[in-house]
Formats: sequence, structure tokens, C-alpha cells
Amino acid sequence: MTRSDAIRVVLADDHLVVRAGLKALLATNKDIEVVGEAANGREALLQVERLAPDVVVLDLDMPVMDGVTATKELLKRDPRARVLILTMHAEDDYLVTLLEAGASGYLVKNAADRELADAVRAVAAGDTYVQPTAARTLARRVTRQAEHADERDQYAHLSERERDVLVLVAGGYSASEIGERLFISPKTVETYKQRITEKLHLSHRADYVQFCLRLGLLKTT
Amino acid sequence: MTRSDAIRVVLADDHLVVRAGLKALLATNKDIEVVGEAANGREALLQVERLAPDVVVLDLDMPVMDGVTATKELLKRDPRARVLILTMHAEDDYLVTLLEAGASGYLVKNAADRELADAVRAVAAGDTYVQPTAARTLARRVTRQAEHADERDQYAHLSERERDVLVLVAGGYSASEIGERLFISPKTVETYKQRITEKLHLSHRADYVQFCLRLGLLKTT
DNA sequence: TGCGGAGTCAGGAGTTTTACTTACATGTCG
DNA sequence: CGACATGTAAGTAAAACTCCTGACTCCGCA
Repeated sequence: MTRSDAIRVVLADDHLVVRAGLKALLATNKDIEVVGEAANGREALLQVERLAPDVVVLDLDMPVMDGVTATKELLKRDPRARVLILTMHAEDDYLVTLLEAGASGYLVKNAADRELADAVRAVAAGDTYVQPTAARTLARRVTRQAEHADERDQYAHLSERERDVLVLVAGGYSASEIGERLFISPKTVETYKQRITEKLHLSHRADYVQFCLRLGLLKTT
Repeated sequence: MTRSDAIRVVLADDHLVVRAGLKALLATNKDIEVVGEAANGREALLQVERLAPDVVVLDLDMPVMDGVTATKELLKRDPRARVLILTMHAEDDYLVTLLEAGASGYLVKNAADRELADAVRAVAAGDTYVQPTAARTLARRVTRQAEHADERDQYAHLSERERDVLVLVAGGYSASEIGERLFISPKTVETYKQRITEKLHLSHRADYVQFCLRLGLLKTT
């Protein structure tokens, strides 16, 4: 069964169904051979160590050890390792992170038969394979990430109290309500609001709400 | 190839990989035969009409027509249809909705080989198959849904304008800002606030925010 | 060691917003 | 037709907010 000229692949995905599918799809290509399987990142590391495959196909979202961490680990052990990441969703925030981590390819799971094999071949050959659709969202993501990074940065520059007040104001509480909750005078709360306004360049309460929504700071009590 | 005693199955999943996997896994069972495939709910409907299978395996999250809608449609056309839902995540809000919609089974994609075949057989036999893990979260979900059901109900009893105002107030906008946005006097906005307060039994603005957060009405602009 | 900045706290004056009440026109349903 | 929901709006008093100012503490740095 083993052919010296075939691309040797290890599959890692926590879903049995997906592993079976990948195996079935890749099996139709004579130049590709699946030599090992794993249900999570950790297992994948063991398999790779044992089998030294040409390409590792990693699911992004796995238990025990996710795709990003597994990629980093694999490359730490062998910088020449070739990793192809599989994911469910094209609009993935991780694309940048993954490429930074050293992944060689990125493929959405609804990819066509041909695409999968092509990606494996490209990655095996040392190329980087990124699906056009994923690549298209890349630019937008980068900028959006950057925008939010700005705001996270600004948020980090607030003091403890200022953060408390920010979230409570966004939560719709009045100065006196916040005062009661934090055991300080409503006037003091107003002072914090003033400072937050300056630091974050906000003005209305609605801006507070938007800011907190973007940063995922608002939660149901 | 066709056996009269085999359970005839149609698979619907937008991911080719998953379809291939399901097919491969089910193929190991002699009493189950995959007779058709579809990449979305709409295609599934056509295939079912054409092939009249014993069981339809539907992915929950599909483009064009999702699993819930497809389930309803299938059952509308043939109340005896047997639908097995596949999903990626165990903690799915949709379980209740799905069972209400008439699905006979619910399976997480990381299910073991055996489980998949068992589920297909159970559903084909007219039983309802719900994975133990999913069933466990069911109770909690039901209660949580019920709590929210109250509020959704109340929300539904608001008029158009009242809903607009509710969300904007929760978004932190003042009466005059809302007035500008809706082209009505700020005083009119206050009237709506008053009515919302009565209808929903809220008092402070913070209650508005909590209400909208629970119902997922607040979004970044 | 003492000076300045950042953080925490708070009050006063003036403006804005809100709560509560009342009002009226329209539309709909029994 | 009358009762009820809906959309619209104003008046008034109370609450909330903005802006300005000031005090105290802690900490780093000259």
C-alpha cells in the first residue's frame, strides 16, 4: 500500500465524520496517502513524530489542543513541517493568526474535492495555499482587527474605577445608581464619566454603549 | 446495489467533506444505503421528493435553506418523514426548536461510528434519537427558553414605534436624539418610553438595556 | 526629599433630560 | 357606535447631567 512517491498525510479533526470524509476524498488521488489520524492536536503531535508525514491537515477548532497551538508546536519541533488548516467558516478571525503561527495553507471545509487535493499538493510542494474567498476577507479582517485593537488599547488605559463606571454607564445606570453600587458619591461618578469621555473621545451615552458592545463588555446580569 | 431491506438515506450537508465522511461511515453498515446527497436544504427537498428515502440526514447550519426550515418543509410535504439533524455543537439553542419543528433525531458530528448508524436505525424505526449529552443540556435550555419566551412575548406585544424606541433607549440615546432619528418630537419619544415602561414593567434605563441584551436586540452599528 | 502626575473622591451652578400627566386624531374590531 | 390600541405632542416639576473647581493619596523621578 505504501508508495514512496505518494504525499504522506496525517489528518487531525475531532469529528470522526470529517476524518472519514477527508480520507475518502483524498483516497481518490493516487499521489496522496493518508497514513495517520488524530482526534485532537496532542494526538496529532504524536502521530507526526511517529510517522513524519509530508503534510499535516489540522482542524482549527479541536478540543485538548486547538489548531493554532498545534501548528506552533509542530513548527517548534520541526520548522520544515507543512501544515494545512481546515475550518468550517470562511469568515475566520484566525487566518492572520494562523499564517503568523506558520501554517502553510488554509481551507474552508466546504471546499470542492479538487481544491482539497490541490491544497495538499501545494502545501507538500512548499507553497502557501489560501483559498481565494478566505484571502478576500483577509484585508477587511486585518483592518477591523486593527480598529478594535485601538479600542482595546484605549480601554486598557483606563483605571479600574473608570472601567467599572464605563460599563455601568453603558449598561444604562444613572450616576446615582452607579454611586450606590460602587459606594461613592454620584458626583464622583460624574467625574469618572468626564475622564472616560476625554480618554476615549466619546460624548453621548450611546457612544458608551457602542464602545462596550464592540468590545463585548456588556452582559446580562 | 439497491436492496429492498436496506434503510434508504438522503444526506444534506453543505460541506463536501462531511458528506463524504457520512457516506463512508454509513457504507460500513450493510443495512443502510445512501441513495442521495444535497448541499443545502432546498436541494434536500428535491432529492427527498424524487427518492422518497426512509431517513433524511440534515445539517443544521446550511446555506440557502437551513436545517430547521428544511425540517418544517419536509414535514409539511410528508408528515411521516423522518429527519435526523446533525450539528457541530452540543450546546445548541436549536434543539428545542428542532424537536418542535418535528425532527426525530439530533446528533453531534463528533459522534462515534456506531452512534451514527444507531441513530439512523432508531429514526428509521420511528423512534426519537437524542444524544445523551445533548439531552442533558435540554432541560436547562427549555427553562431558559421559557424565561425568555415571556419576554419575547411581551416584546411582540409592543407596537412598531415602541420597539424602535425601546432599542434606541437601550442603546443609550436620549429622547431628543431618538426624536431626531425617527423624525418625531422628543416629547413623543417620552410617551413611547412611558408606554414601554408600562407594558414591560420596567423602570430605569438599565432595565431597558438588560431586556434588550437578553433578547439579543442590541447590536453594534 | 520634594515635586508633579495619575487616580480617587466630591461639591456648586447651570443646563438638559426625564417622569408624569393630559390631550387629540386615527384606525380597528366587535 | 363605542372601546381600545396607536401615533403624535405639550406642560411642569424633579432628576440627571455637564462643566468647573478643589482636596487627598500614592508613586516615580529628579
